[in-house]
Amino acid sequence: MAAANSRRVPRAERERQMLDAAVAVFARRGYRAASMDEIAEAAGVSKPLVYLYLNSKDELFSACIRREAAALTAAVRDAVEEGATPERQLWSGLLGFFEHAAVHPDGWTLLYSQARTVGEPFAAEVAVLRAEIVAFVAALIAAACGSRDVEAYAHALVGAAESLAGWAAAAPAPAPTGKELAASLMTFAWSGLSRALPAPDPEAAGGSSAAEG
Amino acid sequence: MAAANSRRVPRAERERQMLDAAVAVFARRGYRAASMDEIAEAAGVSKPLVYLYLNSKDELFSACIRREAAALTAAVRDAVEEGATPERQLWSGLLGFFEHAAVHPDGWTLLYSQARTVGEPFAAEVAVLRAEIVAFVAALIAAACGSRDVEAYAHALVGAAESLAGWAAAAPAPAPTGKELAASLMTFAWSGLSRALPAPDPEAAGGSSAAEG
Amino acid sequence: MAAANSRRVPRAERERQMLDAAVAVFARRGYRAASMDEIAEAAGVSKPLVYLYLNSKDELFSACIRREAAALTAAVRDAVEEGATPERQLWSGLLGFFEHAAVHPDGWTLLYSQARTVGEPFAAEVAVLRAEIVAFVAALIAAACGSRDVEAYAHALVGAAESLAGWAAAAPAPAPTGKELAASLMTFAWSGLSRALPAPDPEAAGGSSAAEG
Amino acid sequence: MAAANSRRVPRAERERQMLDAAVAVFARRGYRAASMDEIAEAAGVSKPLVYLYLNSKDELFSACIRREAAALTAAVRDAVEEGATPERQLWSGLLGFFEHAAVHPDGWTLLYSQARTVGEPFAAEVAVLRAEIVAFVAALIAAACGSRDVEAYAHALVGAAESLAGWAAAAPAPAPTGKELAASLMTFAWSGLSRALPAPDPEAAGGSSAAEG
DNA sequence: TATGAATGAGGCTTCATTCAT
DNA sequence: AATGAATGAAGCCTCATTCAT
Repeated sequence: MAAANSRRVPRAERERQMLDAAVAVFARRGYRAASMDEIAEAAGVSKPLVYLYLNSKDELFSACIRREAAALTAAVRDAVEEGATPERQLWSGLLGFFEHAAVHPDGWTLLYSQARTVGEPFAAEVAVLRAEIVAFVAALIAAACGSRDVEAYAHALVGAAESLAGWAAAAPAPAPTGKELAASLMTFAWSGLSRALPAPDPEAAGGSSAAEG
Repeated sequence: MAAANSRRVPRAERERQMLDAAVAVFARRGYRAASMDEIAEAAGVSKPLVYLYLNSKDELFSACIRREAAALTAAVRDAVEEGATPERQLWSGLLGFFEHAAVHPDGWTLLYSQARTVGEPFAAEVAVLRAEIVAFVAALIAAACGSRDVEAYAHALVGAAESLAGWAAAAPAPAPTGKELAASLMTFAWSGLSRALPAPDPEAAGGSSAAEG
Repeated sequence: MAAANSRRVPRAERERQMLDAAVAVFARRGYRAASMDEIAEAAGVSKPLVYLYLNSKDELFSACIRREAAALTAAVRDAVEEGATPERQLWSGLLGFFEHAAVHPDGWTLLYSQARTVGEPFAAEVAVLRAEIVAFVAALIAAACGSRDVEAYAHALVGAAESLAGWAAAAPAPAPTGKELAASLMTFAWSGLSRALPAPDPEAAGGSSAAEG
Repeated sequence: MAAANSRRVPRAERERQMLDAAVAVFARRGYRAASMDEIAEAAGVSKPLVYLYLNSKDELFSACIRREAAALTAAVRDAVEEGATPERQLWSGLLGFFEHAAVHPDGWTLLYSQARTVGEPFAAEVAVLRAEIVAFVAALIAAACGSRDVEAYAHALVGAAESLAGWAAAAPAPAPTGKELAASLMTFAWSGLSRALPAPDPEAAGGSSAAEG
C-alpha cells in the first residue's frame, strides 16, 4: 500500500528500504511513539519481515543510528580539507555538515533530536559521536588560537551549528544554504575566538555571507 | 507509599506535588515512556487523583511545559538589567539562564530535550518560547551591532547557550558555574560579533561592574 | 460471559477466581497452548486485571503450581495417621492422595502432566514436590521392611499410584473410588515388599478390595 | 549450517534425518514450544523441505509418535520370550522396555511426557499404545494369578515401570541398568501379586535361566 | 531435490483512562 | 479529598505456512 514495491527483493536492498523507512518514522515520531506497524507499512513490507531482518525495535533503532552517524561523520570527514589552516578546515567541515543535514533531514533529526532524548543505551551511542565532533573542533580551535577554555568554546560552536541546522530545516521556502549558514557561523564565532584577526578575508575564512550570497 | 504524604492536602499544594513529580518523570523518561502510574506513585497519590486534578496525560504534560517555561522566562527576565547596554543585558540574561538551568535541571531537560522531540501540539508551545528568546536576543544584537544576518546570529547564540547548559549539566563534579559559562559564551560570541571591541577579555565582556556580585 | 461474576470483587477473592480458572485452563491445554485470553475469560475478568494481580503468564503458572502442590501435600499430610504402623501410614496416605486427586482433577493434572513437561523453572518446582513424596514413601518402606533398593521401590510405588490416579480420572462413569484404588495398590505392592506378611488382614492393611467394595 | 549435510540426499534418508531432529526437539521442548525453524535447523535443511516431505507440524509430530511407538512396541515384542511362563514373559518384556527407554531417551520422553500432555488428537494415539501395553500386561497377570482386579494391577505395574524409567533417565552417572530396574520391579510387584512365591529373591523372580545373558 | 523471500494470525504485555465508593 | 477495582485499545514479537525459483 505504501510503496508499490516489487515482490521478491534481495535482502540487502530490502534492509536498506527498511532502514530508510525506519529513519523517517523514528525522526518524525520519536522512538517510543514510532510503531513497528507504521515502519513496516512505510517500508512496503509486512512486520514479520522487519523482524526477520532486523530482530527487534531496539536493534532497528540502533541500526538507524549507526547508519546515520556513519553517514554524517563520513560527510564531514570528506568535506574537511586536510592540510589546510585550522580556520579553513573548520569552514569546510561546517559546510559539509550543513549540507549533509540539509540533504538528510531525517537522519539529522534522528541523531540530534530523537536519539539523544531516548534513554540508554542509545543516548550513549550518540553521545560518543558528539564527543568526537566536539573533540575535533576543540583541536582546531586550540591549533588556531591556543585559547584556554577550548572545551567550552567547542561545545558552544557545536551547539551553534546544531541550532542553525535546525533553524534552516524549519525555515520557510528559501531556506539558508549550507554556504550561508557556514559563513554566518564563521563570522559569528571565528573572529570572536581569534580576536586578533585583522580583517577576515572572505576567501581565507571560507567566504563571508556578503561575498557569497 | 512513595512519599509519606499526609492525607487531606489542599488542592493547590497537591497540584504542585503532582507537577513536581511529573516534571521529574517526564524529564527522565520522555513523554511516551513516562507512565501515569509512575507519576502518581512519585507524587505519592493515587492515579484517579491525578486525573481529577489534571485531566489527562496530555494536559499534565502541557501544564508541566507551561510551568517550566514560565519559570525559565521569569528567571531570565528578572536577571536582565533593563536600561543597561545591550551587551550587558545579554550577559545578565545568559547568567540568569545558566543559573536557572543549573538549579532546575529537570525543567531544563523537559523544555530542551523532551518537549521539542514530542510531536505536536507540545513542540509548538516550546517553539514559541524559543522564538521569543531568539527574538529578544536578535533585538539585542541588532541594537548593538546593527548587524545584518541578525537572525542567524541569534539562533547560533541561543544554540550555543543550550549546548553549554547541557554540557554543564552532564559535566563531572565541579561543573562550570553559571558565571563561567556566561563568560565563556560572551567571549566566544560577543567579541566575534563586534569585532571592533578593543580588549575583549572575559571580565570586560562578561560584566565588569557591580553585577559581578 | 464465562461466569456471571458480580463487579467490584475484593482482590483476594478475585485472585482465587483467577487461579481457579488458570488451573483449569493450564490443566486442559498445557502451559504453552493456554492463552491468557482464555484464562481471563474463564475467570470472568479482563486480561489486564489478571496481569495487575498476577504479573505474567510465568508467575501465574507458578502460582498455580504452588497452590496445587500445597493443597496436595496438605491433603496427604492430613490423611496420614501419625503414630500408626508404616503400612497403615502408607495406606492412609494413599487414600488421601487418591481422594484428593479425584476431587481436584485439574490440580492433579497440572502437577502430574503439565508442570513436569514444561521446561525449567517449573519442572524443578514439581520435581521437588515429587522427591519429597518419594522420600516419605521410601522412609515408610525402609521402616517396614528394612529392604535394600528402597529408592527404586519408592519410585515404583509412586509411579503406580500416579498411574492409578490417571486411570481412575479417565475411567467411565463408575470410576474406582479412592478406597478401592488404595486397596488395590496396597495389595499389589505392600505384600510384595513385605513378602513375609502372612495373610494381609484387610483392616490392618487398610482394607482389601474385597472387604471394602 | 547446522549439520554439514551433503546436498542431494535421497528422500528416505532425508525424512529420517528430519524425524530424528524432530523427535529430539519435540522431546526437549514439547509440542507447542518446538518451532519448525528449530527442527529444520537441527535437521540441517530448509523449512520448505520439511513441509514438502512432512506437510505440517501436526503431521510431523504424528509421524514422530508413530515411529517411536512402533520402535518401542517392536523392542518389547522382540524381547518377550514367547511360550515362556507369564512371569518370565513379563520379566523379559520389562527388560526390553527399560533397555529401549535407556537407549532412546528422546523417543521415550516424547511418548511418555510430551505426547500425553498435548491435547487431541495426539493423546489418543499414545493412549492407544498404552492401552495395548496395559492389556498385554493384564493378560499376563490374569494368566499367572487369575487375580481379580487385574486391570488395576496392570495399570499400577505399567505406571511403576514408567516411573522407574523416568527415574533412571534422570539419575546421575551410574544409572541403574535395565536389568536392575526389571529385577527391582519384578521383586516389587510380582511377588506381591503372587504372594505364594516361596523365596522371591531378585534372581529367581527376575529370570533365573539363560535369559540372563 | 532444495531454498531465500515473505506473510496472516495470534499471543504476551502495558497503558491511559474510568467507575463506584 | 481520595482511592481500590476494572478495562478497551494498542504495541512488540513469534510462528506455522506458502510462494517463486
